[in-house]
Amino acid sequence: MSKQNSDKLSTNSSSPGDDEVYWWKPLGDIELDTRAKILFAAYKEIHINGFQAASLNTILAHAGVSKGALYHHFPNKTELGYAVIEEVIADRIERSFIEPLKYADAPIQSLIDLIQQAGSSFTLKDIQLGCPLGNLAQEMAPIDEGFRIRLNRIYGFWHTAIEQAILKEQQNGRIIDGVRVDQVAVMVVATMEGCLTAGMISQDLNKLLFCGEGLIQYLHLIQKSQPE
Amino acid sequence: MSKQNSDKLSTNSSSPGDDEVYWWKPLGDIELDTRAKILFAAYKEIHINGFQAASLNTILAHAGVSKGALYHHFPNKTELGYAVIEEVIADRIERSFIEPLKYADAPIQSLIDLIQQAGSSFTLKDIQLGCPLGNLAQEMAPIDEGFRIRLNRIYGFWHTAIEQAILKEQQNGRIIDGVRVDQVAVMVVATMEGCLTAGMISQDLNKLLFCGEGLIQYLHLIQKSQPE
DNA sequence: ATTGACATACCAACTGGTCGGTATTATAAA
DNA sequence: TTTATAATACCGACCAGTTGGTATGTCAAT
Repeated sequence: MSKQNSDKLSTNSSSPGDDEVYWWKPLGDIELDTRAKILFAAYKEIHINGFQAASLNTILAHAGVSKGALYHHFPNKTELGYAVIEEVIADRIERSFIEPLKYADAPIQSLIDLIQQAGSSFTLKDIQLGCPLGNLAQEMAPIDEGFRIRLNRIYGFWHTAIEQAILKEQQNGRIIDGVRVDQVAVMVVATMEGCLTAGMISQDLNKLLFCGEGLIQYLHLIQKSQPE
Repeated sequence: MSKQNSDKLSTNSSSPGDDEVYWWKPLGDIELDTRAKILFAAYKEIHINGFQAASLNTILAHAGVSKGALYHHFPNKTELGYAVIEEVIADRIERSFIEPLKYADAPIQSLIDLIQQAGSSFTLKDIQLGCPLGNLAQEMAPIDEGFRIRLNRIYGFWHTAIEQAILKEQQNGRIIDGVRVDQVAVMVVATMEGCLTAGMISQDLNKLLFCGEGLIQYLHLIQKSQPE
């Protein structure tokens, strides 16, 4: 199976925009510098194979740079992994799930929109690899404290963003009694990632949508007298 | 870090009941046969390091058998992984989360008990490794169809078990309108696993408990006129 | 002349997997 | 009951390939 994978990856790296459409592309046509190329290729490899199974040679081949370049910019594989978390993954979570919530007038509705939009815009290929954050967390948190801390930091940002959103609604008296905002925040993130896993494992977008609707229903239920 | 790990594992395998208390032990003092020894050691290694990073040599050393024994019982590493799913993981999920729900009179309350009990009985060490099912799903579903199918089958059983539980309550008129039982089932499983991840990544049992309480609250909310 | 930014060749360690051989057990003929 | 045969269970040295990592060299810019 690793052969299968390497086949998929090692298509001549000189043809940049071929059929690998499901991969996140750097915005615009900016020519990335060497460091960014490595970082991005590493992000992809790690997202597909996980950190431990990610091959430096594959990353290098895909980035189109040499091993010397890698070890010029990063002291070792682990630090490369850390950099991917801090510079690539954190940025993506921030942009996709935190920023949109920050200055919303109707935070919960924004959150629901976010979930709905994410759910409906996903294609099968999108969900096949799962969440980069969640995957890495599962794999690396138990065996490397450096990974755990960095990943936990991102979760922290995500939690507080949602917590603030719910809190704002609560302060406006739109939340039923007996609801702890921090509790809701943790659960919402947990459920979102769980939904992705459900979609991924079943390769069924409906499962993902189901799950998302369940979460949205919950968000409706904790609001006062909201019509379905 | 792989050294760190191998250190943890390669304590002389001749001392069976030492400080590795957080590992699931075979029931009673039954002497396992070779195949079972391998299967169990593989389960542990995979749970800690994931499948791809799991070393056969480590598994063998820990099981106290030779490589010949392994390849006598299993054709290759992949098939060993399949066997771990079908014979170890499936069994554990079945026993822990499906069986207790099957003939309950008050299914939702049983479900809530299950969640509460799981949440409160866990120690930090328990959650450090995350869910064996979820971890494997994240890692292997995208890159090996055999894994995906087998893992998805287990999720299927889990989902229907919960679905049946909610359905029974619905038929007794105890569920509010606008609730789809299949939807709830998928979401509950997703959230449970997400909660575990939240606890694992933060190494904070409170996060796990928070998350669980959120889920329980949801289960209360979809029931008719339930206090709290 | 020195430094930064790479490239190339190479290394020991480890990977999953194979293979010839052996001890143990089951079967069955004498 | 003893003995011959065959199958199973298991061992451990060995293999080719890959891993992360390093040492040395090149070359343009300062």
